[in-house]
Amino acid sequence: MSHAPNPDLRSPRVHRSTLDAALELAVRDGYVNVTVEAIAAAAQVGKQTIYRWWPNKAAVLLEALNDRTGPASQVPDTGDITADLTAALQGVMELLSTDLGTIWRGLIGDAQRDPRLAEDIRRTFLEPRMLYWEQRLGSAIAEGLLRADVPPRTVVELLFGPVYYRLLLETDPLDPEHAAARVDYLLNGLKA
Amino acid sequence: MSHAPNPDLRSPRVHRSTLDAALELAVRDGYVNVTVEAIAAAAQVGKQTIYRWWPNKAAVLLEALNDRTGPASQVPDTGDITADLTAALQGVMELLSTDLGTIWRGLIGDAQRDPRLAEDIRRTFLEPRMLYWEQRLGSAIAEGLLRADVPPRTVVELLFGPVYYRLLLETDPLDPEHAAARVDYLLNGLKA
Amino acid sequence: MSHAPNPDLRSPRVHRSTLDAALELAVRDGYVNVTVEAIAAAAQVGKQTIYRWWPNKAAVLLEALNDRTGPASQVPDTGDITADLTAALQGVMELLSTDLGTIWRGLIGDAQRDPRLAEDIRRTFLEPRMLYWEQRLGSAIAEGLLRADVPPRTVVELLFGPVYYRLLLETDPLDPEHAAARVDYLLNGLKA
Amino acid sequence: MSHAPNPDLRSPRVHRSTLDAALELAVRDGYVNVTVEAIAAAAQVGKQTIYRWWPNKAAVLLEALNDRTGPASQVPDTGDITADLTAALQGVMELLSTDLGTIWRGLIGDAQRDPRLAEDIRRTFLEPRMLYWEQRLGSAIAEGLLRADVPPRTVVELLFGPVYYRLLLETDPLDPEHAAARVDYLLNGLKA
DNA sequence: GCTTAAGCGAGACGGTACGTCAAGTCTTCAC
DNA sequence: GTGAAGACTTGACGTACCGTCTCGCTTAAGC
Repeated sequence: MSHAPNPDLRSPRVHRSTLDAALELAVRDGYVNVTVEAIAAAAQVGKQTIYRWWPNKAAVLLEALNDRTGPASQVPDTGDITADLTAALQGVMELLSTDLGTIWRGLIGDAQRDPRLAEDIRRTFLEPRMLYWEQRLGSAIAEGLLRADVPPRTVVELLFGPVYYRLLLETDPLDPEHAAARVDYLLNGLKA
Repeated sequence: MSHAPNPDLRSPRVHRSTLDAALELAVRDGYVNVTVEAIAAAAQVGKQTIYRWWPNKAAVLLEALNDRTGPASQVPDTGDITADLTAALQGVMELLSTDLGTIWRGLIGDAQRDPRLAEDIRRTFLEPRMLYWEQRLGSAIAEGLLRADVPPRTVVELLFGPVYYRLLLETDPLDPEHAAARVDYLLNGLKA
Repeated sequence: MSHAPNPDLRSPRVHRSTLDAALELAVRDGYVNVTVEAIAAAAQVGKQTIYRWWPNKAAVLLEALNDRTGPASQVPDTGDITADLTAALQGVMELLSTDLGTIWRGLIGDAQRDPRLAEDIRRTFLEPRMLYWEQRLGSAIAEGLLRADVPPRTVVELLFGPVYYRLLLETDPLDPEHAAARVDYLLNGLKA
Repeated sequence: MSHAPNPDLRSPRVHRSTLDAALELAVRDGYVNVTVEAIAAAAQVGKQTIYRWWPNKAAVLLEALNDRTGPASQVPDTGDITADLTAALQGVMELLSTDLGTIWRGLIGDAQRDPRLAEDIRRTFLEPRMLYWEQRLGSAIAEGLLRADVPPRTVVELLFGPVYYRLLLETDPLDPEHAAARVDYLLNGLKA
C-alpha cells in the first residue's frame, strides 16, 4: 500500500539533519544505544519520515558514515605502490581508531543479521575501495613489480583482513604506526 | 537479589539438552531467529534455568560451538611449519563454510554490541588458537626458518585476518582449496 | 496563518466529487476504513483541498449524507397525526437500514469524541427534524388530540429514541414493519 | 504464535490496578485522551501485559465500568412495576449524568467501529439489564397489569431508548427528575 | 493581454498512538 | 534448592493515519 516516495521532493533539510543527528548520537551514546526514535527526535524529524527513506537505523548510519568519510581512495597515486599501500593502510587504521570505527563495528555487527545491510556495506563502501586497490595492484603486476600469480584481490584481503580482524575481534588495538612494517612483511615475504 | 547458583547441583541433563537444542535451532532457523524462549522450549527446560547458567543466547551458542568444535589445534605438529599452517588455514576455512560458520558470524556480530561476549569469544576460542600458532611460529623463528623481525602474532593475523574478512564481509566465498597458495604468498612475499 | 478560503472561488467540481467519492468509499469500505487520503485520491482532489473546506472526514460524510438524504420531513402533512408519525418512523427506520444507516452510525460514533461534529449533526440533521415534529405535535395538542401535559419534544424522543437505541446498540435489527404498532403503544399507553 | 495466557496465573494486582488506573485516567483526561500506554504507565504495568488480557483500551474501560457499576438491577422488586420502572429509569439517568456517563458515551462511540466491543457491551451490560426488565414486564403482563400485545422488549426500548438518545446525541441534558413523568406517559398513553 | 492572487493536485512532513516482539526478571508450584 | 512453566516490566520496533506544509500548475479578476 505504501507508495514509493518521490526522491525529487525529498527535503534536503530532513536528509542532512537526519544524517547529522544519527552520527552525533552514535558517537555520543554508542551505536547500540541509538534508536530510530532518538534520531528522529534529535533531528527534529518525524519517525515515519526516516522510515520513508531508510529501512532502519543501520542504513541511516551507513549513509551518514559514507557521507562523512567521503568517497574512496583519499590516497593520491604517487606511483610508488609500497608507499601508497602503506598510506592507505595507515589511513584506514587511523579512521577505524576514531569514534567512526566504533560505529563501523556496530554496522558490520548488524550486517551479520541483515543481509541487505551487508550488501549495502559492500556496495557503497568496501567494493569501491577494494576495486581501486585491485587496479593499482594490477598495474604494479603489469609493470612487473609484483608476482604475477597473486590475485590482486587476495593482496587486498591480506592488507585489510588483519585490520578488520583487530577491529572486530579486538585481540589487539589497531596500530597505524606499524602500517609500513605490515606492508613490508607482505611484499617481502616472511621467510628468513 | 539473585544468589549465584551452586554449580555442584547443576543438572547435566539440562546442560546437555540446552547446548544441543541451541545448536540445532541455530542451524535450522538461523542464528538471528533463535530466542532463549525457543531454546528453552526445545530443550524442555525452563527459561529461567537457562538464564541461571548463561547470560544470554549468545553465551549458550558460544559454549555449544566450543563444545562441538572441540579444543584448539586439531592439526598435528609435523615439524613442517608451511604444511601445518596450510592444514590449519584450510581446516578453519572448511569449518567456517559449514552451518557452524553461520552461527559463528552471528556470534561475532553480537559481540560488536556485547563486550562480555567479545571477551568470552577471545578467551575461549581465539586466544588458545592464536597462542598455539604463535608458539609454533616462535619455534620456527628460533630455528631460523622465518624472519626474526616479524612478530608471530602479526603472522597469525595475516593468516586468519583475511578468512574472517571474507566470513564477515562476504566479499567472496571462503576458498579452502587455495589455502596452500595463501600460505605461499605470505611466506615468500609478493615482490616479483 | 491560514486565511479563510473564499467560498466564491470554490470549485463546484471539487465539492461534488468529494461528496460523491466519500459516500461511495464509505459504502464500499465501511465508515471506519475511509480516510481523508482515500477520499482525496478517489475524488481526484488534493488532500489539502478537502481540509480547506471541511475539518475532517466526518464533516465530509455528514454533508454527503445530508446532501443525499435531502431536507427534513419528506412526509406530507395529511392532517392525521397518527398516520404521519407512523410514516415518519417507518421512513427513518428504512433509511437507517440501508448503507447510509451504517455511515450514520459511524458519524454518531465519532461525534462522541468530537463535540464540533456532534453540534453539526444536531444542527444540520436532528434539530430540523425534531422541530418539525414538535410543531406537528404542538398542533395536535392544540387541537385537543393529545395530552396537553406531555412536552412534544419528549414525544419525539419516545418515538425516535428506540430507533437510535437499536441502531447504535444493535440489540435487535430495525423493524420498519412495526412502526405502526410502536406509534400505537405510544399514543394509547401500555396499561391494560 | 502467541499462546493464550493462563487465567489462573493472572496477577490480581495487575488486574486491579489496570482497571483502577484506566477509570481514573478516563475520568481525569476524558475517554478520548486515554491511551493504553498511559494506562500501563499509571497502573505500573507493562503495556504488553494489558494487551495480554484485553484487546484494547475500550475493553479495559468496559470491564472497569462494569466492575464499578456492579451487577445489573440495583433496584429492588417492590411489586409496584410503575414505581420500580421509575426508580430504574432515574437510576440510569443519574448514573449516566456522572463521569461514568461520559466514559460510557466513549465506549458506545468506539463500538460503532468495533463490532467485538459492541458485542461485549451488549453481552456484559445491556442484555442482563434488558433481560431483567423484560421478565418483570412479562410478569406484569401475566398479572394483567399491562397490555398483553406489547412485547416487553419494546417497552424496555421505549424506556431506555430516549435516555441513550439524549446521552449520545446531546439534544438535551438528562433529566432524572422527570423519570416518573416519562413512565407515566408510557404507561398511560399520550392520547387526550 | 498581463499580472497576480487564489484554488488546486500532489505528496512529503512532524506527530501520536498503535499493536507486536524479544529480552531478561520474578513468581508459583512440583519434586 | 533445582527446575518447568509462564506471567511480568521494559523498551524499541515498524505502521497507520492525522492534519499541516510546500511546491508548481491553472484559472479567474483587475488593471
